[in-house]
Amino acid sequence: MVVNAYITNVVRTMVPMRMSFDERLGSHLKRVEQELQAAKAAAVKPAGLTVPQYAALFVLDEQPGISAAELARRCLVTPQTMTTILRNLESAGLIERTPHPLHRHVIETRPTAAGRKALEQADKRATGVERRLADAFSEEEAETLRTLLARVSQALTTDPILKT
Amino acid sequence: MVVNAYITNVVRTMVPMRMSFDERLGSHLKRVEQELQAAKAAAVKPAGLTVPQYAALFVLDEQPGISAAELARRCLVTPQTMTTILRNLESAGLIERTPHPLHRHVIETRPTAAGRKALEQADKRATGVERRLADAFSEEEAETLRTLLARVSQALTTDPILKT
DNA sequence: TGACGACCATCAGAGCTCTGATTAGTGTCT
DNA sequence: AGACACTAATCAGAGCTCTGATGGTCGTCA
Repeated sequence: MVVNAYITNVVRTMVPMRMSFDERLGSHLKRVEQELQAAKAAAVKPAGLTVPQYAALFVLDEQPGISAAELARRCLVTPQTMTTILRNLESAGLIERTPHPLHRHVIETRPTAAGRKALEQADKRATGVERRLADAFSEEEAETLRTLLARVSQALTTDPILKT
Repeated sequence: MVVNAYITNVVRTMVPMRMSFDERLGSHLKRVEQELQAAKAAAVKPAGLTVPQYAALFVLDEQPGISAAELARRCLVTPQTMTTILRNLESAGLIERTPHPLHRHVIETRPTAAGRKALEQADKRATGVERRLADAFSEEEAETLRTLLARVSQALTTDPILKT
């Protein structure tokens, strides 16, 4: 498939040359992230959780009573998205939400017993995925990968196109 | 925040130790992919496209008349997802779909003139993002990154947890 | 005290993504 | 011809994600 795209590009000399999928670092990143997402989803599913729900519960378990806005920041999603995730967690009885005693516009969220149980169950398998990932690399390789990913991040976030 | 998570884990000796976010290669991968996604979305937005729409148009422009199922495979999404994407592209007048002359159950999809124009406009800026990414790395570094990503992929797809 | 800015929560709407199920055409093998 | 397997397309339903908009609360500062 990659070869086909390449040939197609070379043959069609009348249109401007495009980058092939394989040339694009982004394609590789996307595919791998997609596979990771799928693996994690399969890992946490038996606990009745989705990956975002697992992430939220994970943070909530370490910082119970945190606000939804703060939780959203930690999970790298928007507050609106977190509202959606929390709604589903609450209707599943995995978290409970109560108004903050002092700041009435803040709602404290904490895992229920059922929530902690689901988290524990999911975490065992999710950690398994990460462990397996870590085991596939030497510490040096893992560090290289982290460094290169950080470079990608830096190249992206300093990209002036975002301000265009 | 990472430090806090670490301390929290160490202090709570009564519960099993969890992997911190920073230990998890998956977290780094996810964050970077998210940034990439955001950058690309910003790049193609002026053309009135979303990233999945851009990807679909990109493939369609090189292989006009392709089936939706084939298109889905190339774009790494399910056929159902591609149906959604195509519905939006069609109602925006960027593609047209006609029954295959021989195989009646297959529908041929091709970009319209407006679709090609949008693609061209989006591609210019999307390629800019990729180019900028590529420029941030030497060819050797890029190759290292690609290799390490492939290793991640391999570690994931051979993971027996997916069959558990 | 009152205005303003910062922040929290959430609704509305659009789009992507998945799993699961249905309908239908094609090709093969008995 | 009939049964079976494969593939294409698509509906249904659930969930995540974003942008944009609204309304409420808090703190600060004139």
